[in-house]
Amino acid sequence: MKRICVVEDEPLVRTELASMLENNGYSVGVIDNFDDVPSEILKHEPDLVLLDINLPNMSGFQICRELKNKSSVPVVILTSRDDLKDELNALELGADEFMTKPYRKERLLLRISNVLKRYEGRSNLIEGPGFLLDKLTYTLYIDGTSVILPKNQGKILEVLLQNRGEEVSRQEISDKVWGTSEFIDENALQVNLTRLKKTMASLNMPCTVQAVRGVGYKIVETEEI
Amino acid sequence: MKRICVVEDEPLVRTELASMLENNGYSVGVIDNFDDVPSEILKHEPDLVLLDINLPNMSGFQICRELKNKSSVPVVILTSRDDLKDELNALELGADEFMTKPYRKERLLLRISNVLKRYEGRSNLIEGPGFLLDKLTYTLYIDGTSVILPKNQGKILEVLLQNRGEEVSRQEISDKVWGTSEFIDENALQVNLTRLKKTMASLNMPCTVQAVRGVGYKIVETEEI
DNA sequence: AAAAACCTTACATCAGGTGTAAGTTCAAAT
DNA sequence: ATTTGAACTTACACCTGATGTAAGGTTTTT
Repeated sequence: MKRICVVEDEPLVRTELASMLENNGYSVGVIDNFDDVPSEILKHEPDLVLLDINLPNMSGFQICRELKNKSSVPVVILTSRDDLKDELNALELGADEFMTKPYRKERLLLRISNVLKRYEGRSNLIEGPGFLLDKLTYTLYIDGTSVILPKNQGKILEVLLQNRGEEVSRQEISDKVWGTSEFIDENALQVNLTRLKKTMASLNMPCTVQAVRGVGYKIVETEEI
Repeated sequence: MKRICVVEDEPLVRTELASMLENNGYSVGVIDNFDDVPSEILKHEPDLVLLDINLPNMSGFQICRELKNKSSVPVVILTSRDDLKDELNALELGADEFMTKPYRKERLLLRISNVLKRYEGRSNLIEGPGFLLDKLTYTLYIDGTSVILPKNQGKILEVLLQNRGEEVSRQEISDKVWGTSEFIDENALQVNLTRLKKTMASLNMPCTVQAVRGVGYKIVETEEI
C-alpha cells in the first residue's frame, strides 16, 4: 500500500483529506507539528506528499524545494490560492502536480495515482546533481545518455549520494562495497575511488568526489563557467 | 529544438497555437489531413503531441490510445470540453496532461515544458510489453527492478522490439548484432537467441521470442492464466 | 522416413573489472 | 623549509562472465 503524507494546517480539511485517501486504498500520515516540516515529512518515508501552500512557519514552496533537494519524493500541491504565479513557481520548484481547492475528489485521486504511476519503478533510481543512478544495475543516466558503472564504482557513488554533500568515512564506504565483515586493504578502496573519479571526469559530470582530509569523502558540485 | 505536433481541426485555433509555440522556441508541425491522424502524426516524429478531442474522423481518445501503443511520444490533451469524465478517460489512456480551453498561454507552455522535461533522457528507452529497454546500456526495466542484459542479447531484443510483433529475419538480426559486413556462423546467432529466451524466461517476462519457420523471429506476448 | 529448420549443451577464449604492490604527490604542522 | 602521514597513481596478475565454436539433439514438414 502506498503511503501519502498530508501536509495541511487546517484540521478539518486535513482529516477530511486523510479519510478520503484512506478510503481509496492509501495509507496516510499527517503532519501536525509545523516546526520543521520537511524532516517531519521525510520521517514518514512517504511515497507521495500532498502539500498545502499556506502553512504556519514555512511556505509550501520552501518545503517543496527542500523535499526535492533531500529526496526524490513526488509532491502534489493542493492550495486554495488559484494564482498562475503560484502554479508556475510550484512547478519550477519541481512539484509534480498543482491543484486548487475546492478539489474534485475523483480528479485529485486520479492525479495522485498518475503521479505515483509515473514514479513507479523509479524507486531504484537515486538522484545526484544532474544525473540519476540505478541502484540495482549501477546504470548512470546523464545528459540524455546512459552508461553502466562497474559495480564497485557504482556502490561508492551510491553511498556518497545517500549522504548528499555530507562527508562519508572510508569505513562506511568500505562497508558498503565489501560488507562490514571483511577486512580489505585501505588501498583497494583508494584505487576504486580513483577509478570512480576518472569515470566521472570522463563523463563530464557536474560534480566530483572530494577528499576531506582525515575524515572521508564527499560529493561536491563543480560549477564551471 | 523540440518538435511539437499540433492536432486541431479548427484552422484559426490551430494557427494561433502554432505561432504561439513557435514564438516560444518550439518547432511546430500541424495536421491538416484528418484521414489517418496517428500515422500522420508519427511521420512528423514529434517530441510531443498537442491533441484536441473533437476531431472529424477519429476522436482524440482513439488517437491517443493508438499513439501510445505505437510509440512513447508524450501527449498533451487540450480540449474545450471541460468534463471530468473526459479527463479521467484521457489520463487512463496514457495522456500526460489534460487542459481545457480557453487556455492560459503561460500555463500551457509550462505544462508542455514540464512534460518534455519529464521525458528527457528517456529517448533511449524503448517500450516492450510490460518492460522498458535502454538501447545504450541494454538495461532492462521490468516489474520495479532492473537487470543488465549481455550486449548481444540486448541487441537482439532491441531489433525485435523495433518491429513490434512483426517477424524479423535472421539476416536483420545478424546485421544488428555483428554488422552487415562480417559473416558470422548461423549458429552463433542461434545460441544467442537461445540465451535471450532463457534470460527472458528467468525474468518472468510477459513475452517470448518465437521462431517463424523459414522467415525469422518475432516477439509475442504470453498471456498466462 | 528423410530432410530441413531449429534448438541445446559444453567448452575454450577473451575482455573487462578487481585487488595487490610499489611508489609518488600533496598539504598541514612544526 | 622540512617532515610526515594522508591521499593518490600506475602497472600487473587474476578472475569472472560474455562470446563464438563445435557437436549433437529435437521438431516439423514433405
